[in-house]
Amino acid sequence: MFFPLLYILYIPADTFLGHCLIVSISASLLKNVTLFFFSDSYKHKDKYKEKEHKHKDHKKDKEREKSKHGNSDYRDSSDKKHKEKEKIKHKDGSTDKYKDKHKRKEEKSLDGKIKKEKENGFASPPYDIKSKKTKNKKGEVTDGKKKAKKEPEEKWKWWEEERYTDGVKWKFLEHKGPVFAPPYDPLPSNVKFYYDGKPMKLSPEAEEVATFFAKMLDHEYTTKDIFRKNFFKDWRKEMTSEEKAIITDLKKCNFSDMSEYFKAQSEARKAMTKEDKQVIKKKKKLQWSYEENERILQEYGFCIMDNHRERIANFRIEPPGLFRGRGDHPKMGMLKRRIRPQDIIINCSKDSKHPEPPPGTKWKEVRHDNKVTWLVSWTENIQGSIKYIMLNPSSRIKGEKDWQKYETARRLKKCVDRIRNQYREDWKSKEMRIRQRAVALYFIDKLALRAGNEKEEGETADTVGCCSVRVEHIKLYPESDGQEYVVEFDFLGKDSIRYYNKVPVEKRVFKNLQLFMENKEPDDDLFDRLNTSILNKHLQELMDGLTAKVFRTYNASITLQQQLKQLTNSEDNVPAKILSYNRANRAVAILCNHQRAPPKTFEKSMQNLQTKIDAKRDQLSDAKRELKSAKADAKMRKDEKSKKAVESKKKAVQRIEEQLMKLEVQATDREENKQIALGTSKLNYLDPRISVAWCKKFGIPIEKIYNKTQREKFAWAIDMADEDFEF
DNA sequence: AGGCACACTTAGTAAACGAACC
DNA sequence: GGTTCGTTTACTAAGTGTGCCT
Repeated sequence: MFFPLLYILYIPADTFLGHCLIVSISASLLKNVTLFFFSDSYKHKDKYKEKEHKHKDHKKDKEREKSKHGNSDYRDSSDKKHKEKEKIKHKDGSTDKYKDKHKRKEEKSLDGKIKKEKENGFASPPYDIKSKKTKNKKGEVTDGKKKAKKEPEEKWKWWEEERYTDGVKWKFLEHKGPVFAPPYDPLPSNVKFYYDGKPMKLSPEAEEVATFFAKMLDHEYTTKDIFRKNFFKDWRKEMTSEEKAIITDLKKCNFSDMSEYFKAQSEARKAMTKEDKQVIKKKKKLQWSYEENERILQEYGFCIMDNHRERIANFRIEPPGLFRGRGDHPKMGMLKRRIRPQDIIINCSKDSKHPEPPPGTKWKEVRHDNKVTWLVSWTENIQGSIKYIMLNPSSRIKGEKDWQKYETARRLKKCVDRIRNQYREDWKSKEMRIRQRAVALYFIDKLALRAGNEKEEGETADTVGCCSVRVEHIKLYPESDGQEYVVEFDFLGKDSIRYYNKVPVEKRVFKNLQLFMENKEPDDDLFDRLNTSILNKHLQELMDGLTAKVFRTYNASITLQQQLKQLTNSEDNVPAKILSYNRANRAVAILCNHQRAPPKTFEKSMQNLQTKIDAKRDQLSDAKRELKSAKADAKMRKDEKSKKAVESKKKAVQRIEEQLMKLEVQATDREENKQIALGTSKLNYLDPRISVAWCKKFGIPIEKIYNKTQREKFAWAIDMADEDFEF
């Protein structure tokens, strides 16, 4: 019911994930066999074969069991690689020899124990401060396409260098500060606001806030009571006393004139950019918005961190507007105020050129804290939380952390059996708190639930995770659909995405749950003796660096690896293999409950595709007929020419068959993906080295799996993983 | 233990882009 | 050349988890 689906099925990821995920791939991948997702009740009885995954200890892994960073995996090979390169070219004048020596040392070192002296600044390819250019500036940023070939050799391989320890994140940091939202541009006088049917000129402050509402008029947000109430309250704060006296009822406000104006404006802008594009093509001269945008990007979109020019993720300050919370958010509609220079804290190194605040203004503070990664921060007024400007995922600082995350998950792989045995023992504990902890951990492991921190009531939407699940969120069925001990989950998780699952559990778990629910009200916590901090403290004792979220990473990645192993058929052609990949990815997305709203044009686009398929079918039968007659013809005439004709017709048939299959695969893939989002798991949960290894093993170009941005983010993995990589 | 501040990762959606198509 | 449609990128909300203080 959650996912109406086609095809596919499910296999056990492992004994634990078994019920959740399973794909049984029919050999007849393309035969329109319709299978189903039972996402709401992963109930295909355990008809899957119990496959346990072998935890073969990899030689490679062994060595670093202890290393917290554990990132020396590929150290050997990359070292070798690196050395070779050194011989060939050493254009960047970096401290490679130095590096190599130290690297070896690091291999044995425990993270954080040995202070390494990375002389930042000597890494390859360094940023030339004087000329303000990086070698690859153009290639990276402006027109990547044409110079794509040049790029690779220019890219900085931070993963071949030392890491900082002791919490130091950088030694040198210089940037230009944030880009502020453009100032409010008042409406032309012909665009009117009406109150109670009468035109009314608003003060600029009140008018600006009114435009925020007008711009959202088409959105259903503006029909919601809470949204309207919050908006109106905050709007009135911006009004002059005269305005306040007049405007007392939101219902009497008419924003439609304003709304129309903005619609027209955005239309005009669209048309405009198109024209611009043409102009650009013709004159080879960039214009206005493009050029301006590019200029701002070049100036503000990068920083220099330790002698490398790195891309910033979000260098524009969030513009003012109305807060759009997700789900049933008590604060939706509140005014998100404009951020000014005096709200901004700048973080950079002492010896850098500090960013200048706009003329006539001052920063709130300039600090030099190299134990954090952010460049700019401010406090937002809705929740009072801090917002940051940080680096792009392709940056060294983000990449290292990402890599480290997967290494932690791989360490969990080595001790997950022990931990599972442990929590199963704990189900029997005399102590309630321990049993609760053990059951919660079981859910986190088996169902990939999030930890579930407590939230302040009334401040945010009512959503829960594992530790904060309430009695009302689960139902117990001693028997259901022929299975014993079934638990039904139904709650709103992160982003108010519904989690619905009906799953059989072990008897002990079931009995414990019954006990936990005894004498409780629906809105009581299921695990009243547990919270995330207790749980994480316990996990920390089980394994260094272990927290609840590591289980999600681990289970996601191990599932991908297993699914790929099972689904990939080396005989398949490239599109079919990619379908297999997407299915493996999909299994993970379902496990992690990554959903999306079905695209608005979904039905139509499916239809279009079907039309194409039909057309292709017709084309195929035509081609076959032609082939037949050509054959007959050749049989009669027996001359060279007619033989050739047969050959070419044969080829045509083949080609069309291939095209048809490709289309069918596409259709299947799309249908299965209707409301499942693959991106989140791909970007955040799946060790990219698994995908890279798979691509290498089956000769799939990496571009088919990762787009440009993703390749940038995962450059480290693409560079270091070979086809034998094992998670 | 509990509360809070802070830093950083993970998340879905909307806007922008660009390739395929007419 | 203009339009359509799928993909990519931008945006920013909503989580997790740590460390400090009481």
